[in-house]
Amino acid sequence: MEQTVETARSEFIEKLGLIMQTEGLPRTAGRIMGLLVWEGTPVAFCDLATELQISRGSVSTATRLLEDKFMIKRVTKAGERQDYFQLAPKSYETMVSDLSRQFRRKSDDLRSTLDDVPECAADIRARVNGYADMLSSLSEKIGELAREMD
Amino acid sequence: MEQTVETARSEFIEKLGLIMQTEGLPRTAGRIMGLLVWEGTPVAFCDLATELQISRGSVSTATRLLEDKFMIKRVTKAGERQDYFQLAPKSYETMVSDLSRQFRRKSDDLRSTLDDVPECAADIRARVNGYADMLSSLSEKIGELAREMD
DNA sequence: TGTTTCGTTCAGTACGAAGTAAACATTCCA
DNA sequence: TGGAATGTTTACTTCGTACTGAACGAAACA
Repeated sequence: MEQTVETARSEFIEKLGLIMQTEGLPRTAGRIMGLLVWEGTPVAFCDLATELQISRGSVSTATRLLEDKFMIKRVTKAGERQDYFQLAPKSYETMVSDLSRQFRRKSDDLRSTLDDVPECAADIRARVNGYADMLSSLSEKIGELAREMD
Repeated sequence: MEQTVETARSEFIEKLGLIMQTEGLPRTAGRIMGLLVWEGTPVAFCDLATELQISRGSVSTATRLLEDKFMIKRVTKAGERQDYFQLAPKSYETMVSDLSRQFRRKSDDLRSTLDDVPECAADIRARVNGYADMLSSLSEKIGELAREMD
C-alpha cells in the first residue's frame, strides 16, 4: 500500500518534469518543483540530488533558476549548514502572471515590426495586428486570472 | 522606402519563427506561418522553400504539421500543378483552443497521479490539486477567450 | 511511353540544450 | 591552521530535435 504512494510520488514528479519542460524550463527544474510540491516542507539541497538522482551541479543551477523566477525559496535551518528549499509563497500566482507577461512581450515584439510599414499597406498591418491581438488577448485573460488568484 | 518594408517583412517572419518555437513548434513552421500571415494570399510550395531558404523536405514536413493542426490550409489552383498554402480559416481561434486543451490535458494528467493516494494523505492531495487547479483555471480562461473569438 | 514536375520519405548530419564530474571557493568546526 | 562540508562554476559529454539532400513515388504532359 505504501508502495503505491511511492509510485504515485515519483510519477507525479516525473510528470511535472515533462510538463514544465513544455513550458520551456529544464526538466530537472520541473522535477525539483514536483518534489517540493509533493513534500510541502523544506527539502535539503543534498536530498534533492540523491532523491532525484542528479548531480549537485544540476541541483545548483536548477534551484538558482527557480529562485530567480520566484518559484521556490531558499531557506536555512538554525544549526544546519545545508540549504533547504520550499515552494515560494504565491508561486502559482507568480507563474501565471509570468505567463501573462510572456504573451504581452511577444505581442509587443510582433507589433513593433510594423513601425516601418507605411499606412498604405493597411492589409498587411491588419493581419500582423490580428496575430498580435491574439497574443495580447491571451496576456490579458491570463493576467486577469493571476489577479484572481490571491 | 520599399527596402524598409522588406526588412520589416523578414523581421516579422523571423520573430514569429522564434515565438512559435517557444510554443513547441519547429522554427521553420513558425516562419512559414509568418510568411503566410504577412502575405495573406496563397503562397506556392516552392516559393516557401526559396523565400525562406529551406529545403523542400523541410517545407513538406512543416506544412504537414501545420495542416494537421488546422493552422494552414493547402489549396490548389486550376491549371497549376504546385500546391499553395494559406492561413486556415479561424486559425487563431484554433491555436487558442488548442492551447486551452493542452492545459486541460496537463491538469488531468497530474490529477490522475492521485488515484492511488489514500484519503488520509489529505495534505499531499491538496498540494497536487493546487497545481492542477492552476492548470485547469488557465485552460478555462483560455477556452473562454477562444469562444469569444469567432 | 518516356520525361518532367511535384511532394514525400528517410538516412545522415549539425546544432543546441541539459546534465555530469571535477576543480574551485567559501564557510564552519576541531 | 587544517580539514571537512557545502554550493558554484566550468569544460566536456550526451541526447534529442530539426534540417538537409537524395532517393523515391505519383501525377501531368508531350
